[in-house]
Amino acid sequence: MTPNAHRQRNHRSVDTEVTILEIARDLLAEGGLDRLSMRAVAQRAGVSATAIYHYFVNKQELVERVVDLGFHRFDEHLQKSIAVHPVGSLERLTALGEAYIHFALENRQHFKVIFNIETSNPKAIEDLPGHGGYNLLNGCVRDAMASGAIKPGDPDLIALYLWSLVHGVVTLTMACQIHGGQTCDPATPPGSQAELLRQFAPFIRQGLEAVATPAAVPATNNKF
Amino acid sequence: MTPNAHRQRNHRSVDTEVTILEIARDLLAEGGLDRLSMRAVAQRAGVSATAIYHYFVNKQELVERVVDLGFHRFDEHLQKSIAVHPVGSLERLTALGEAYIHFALENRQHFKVIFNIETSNPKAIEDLPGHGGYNLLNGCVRDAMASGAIKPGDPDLIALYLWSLVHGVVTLTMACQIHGGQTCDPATPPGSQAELLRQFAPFIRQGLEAVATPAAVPATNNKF
DNA sequence: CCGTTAACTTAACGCCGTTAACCAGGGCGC
DNA sequence: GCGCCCTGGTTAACGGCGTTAAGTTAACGG
Repeated sequence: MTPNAHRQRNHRSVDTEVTILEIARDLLAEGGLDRLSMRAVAQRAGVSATAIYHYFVNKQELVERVVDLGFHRFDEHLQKSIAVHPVGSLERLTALGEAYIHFALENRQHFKVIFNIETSNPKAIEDLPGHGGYNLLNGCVRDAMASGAIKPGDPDLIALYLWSLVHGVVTLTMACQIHGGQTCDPATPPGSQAELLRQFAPFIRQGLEAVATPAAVPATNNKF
Repeated sequence: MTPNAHRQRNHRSVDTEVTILEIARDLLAEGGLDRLSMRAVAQRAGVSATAIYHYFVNKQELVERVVDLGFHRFDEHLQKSIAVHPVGSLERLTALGEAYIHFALENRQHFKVIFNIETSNPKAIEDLPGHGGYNLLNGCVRDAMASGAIKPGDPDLIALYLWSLVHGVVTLTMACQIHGGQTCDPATPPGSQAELLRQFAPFIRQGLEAVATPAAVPATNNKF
C-alpha cells in the first residue's frame, strides 16, 4: 500500500502481485496444490478471487511462478552447501547430494510441484532455473574428474547417474517411508535420508561387482 | 454383521463394482487423477454418480482400489521379466531394473498414483502389494550375492541403492525429459530410459572412484 | 476536463466431491 | 400371502473449485 514508488506511469501495484505470490507460496508449503486455491489466496490477500486474474492468466501460471521462485531458492541452497568444500573434492559432491535431499524433504510440497508431479507438461531440463540443480552437479562432477577424484568418463552421464540416485532417494522417501537400515518411524527425521546416501557411498565409489574368487559363497537361491 | 455375508448373496452388485473399478482404471490411465472424477466414472458406467458410493466410501477409496490393481499388474510384470534369466545372475537384476522403467513409462498415470505423489499419506512399504517390487529386487540381490556376482554386504542396503537409482531415473524422466547421451526429442521413446540404465551399468559395477595415479589429469576447475 | 486504463468488484457458469432423502424390488420370517 | 428390510439405485442439493463477463472506481496523460 505504501505509495512511495511514484513517477510510474502505470499505477499497477507490484506490491499486490508480490503479495499474491508469497501467499501462494505459503499455501503451497502448508498443504500442497489442494490448499493453494485462487479463492484461498484471494481471501488471505484481502482481495476478491478474480483480482488475481489481473496478474496471472490462470492458476497454472500462478503455480509456475511460485515454482520458479522455489527453484531459485533451491539453487541457492545447493550453491551455499557446496561453497565450503574444495573444488574437485568428493566431499563437495557428497555435500551437494545431501543438500539436495535436505532441501527436498524440508520443502516437500514445493519440491513435489517443482519436479512436476501431476502437471503433466514436463519442462525441458534446459528451461529450469539452474537446470534443476543439474548444472551445479555437472560442474562438481567435471571438477572431481579433473582433479582425479573420480574416474575419467562422460561427465554428463555420471552426473545423470548421481542425480538419478539422489532424486530416487527423495522420491522414494516421499512415496513410502524407507527405513535406512534401522529407523522405521513415520516421523522420518530430516537427516536420516542423507545418512542413507552416506551409506550408499561405498557402492558409488567402488561399485557392486565382486572383484575376485566368485566361487567362495554357496548359492542359496531363495526365490522371493 | 460381516459385510461379506450380503456380498455373497447378492450377485449383480459385484459386476457393477468391477465395472466401476475398470472404468476408473481406464480413466486414470487416460488423463490422470483429473480425468478420474466420480461423475465421469458414473457416466461411463451408465449409472448416477452417487451410485458409486454404494461400493466405495469416497473417491480416495476408489483410487486406492485402482492403485491396488495397478500394483498387482506391476508385480506380475516384474516377475515375468526376470523369469527367463538365471537366478543369481546380474542379467536378472538388470532385467528387473529395465522392467521397472518400462512399466513405469508405459503406465505413467498409474505409476504416478501408485507411488503416492500427492496423496500425502504415504503408505508403509510393507503395505504395498509385493512391497512395490522391493521384495523381488531384494531376492535378486540376495541371489546375486550368494552366487558371487556381487560383493558381499547388506542386501537390504544394496537393494535400496538400486531401487533408488532406477526409481530416480523414472521420476526424473517424468519430471523433465532427460537426454540419455544424445536423444533429446520430447517424444521420449520407451526404451531409451532402459538404455540409460544400461549406460549406468559400469558405474554400478565398478563405481566412480579413481583407482590409481590420480595426478595424471590436470585440473581445469570450471566453476559452473 | 475528459478519455483511457489499471485495479478491482460482484454475479454467474459449469465442473467437482459428497450428503440427504427417497424409491423399486427381491428375499425373508411369519 | 403380507409386511419388512436391505440392496441398489435415483434425484436434488450443498459448498467449493477455476474461470469468465460485465461493471465500478480512481489515477493518470493529454
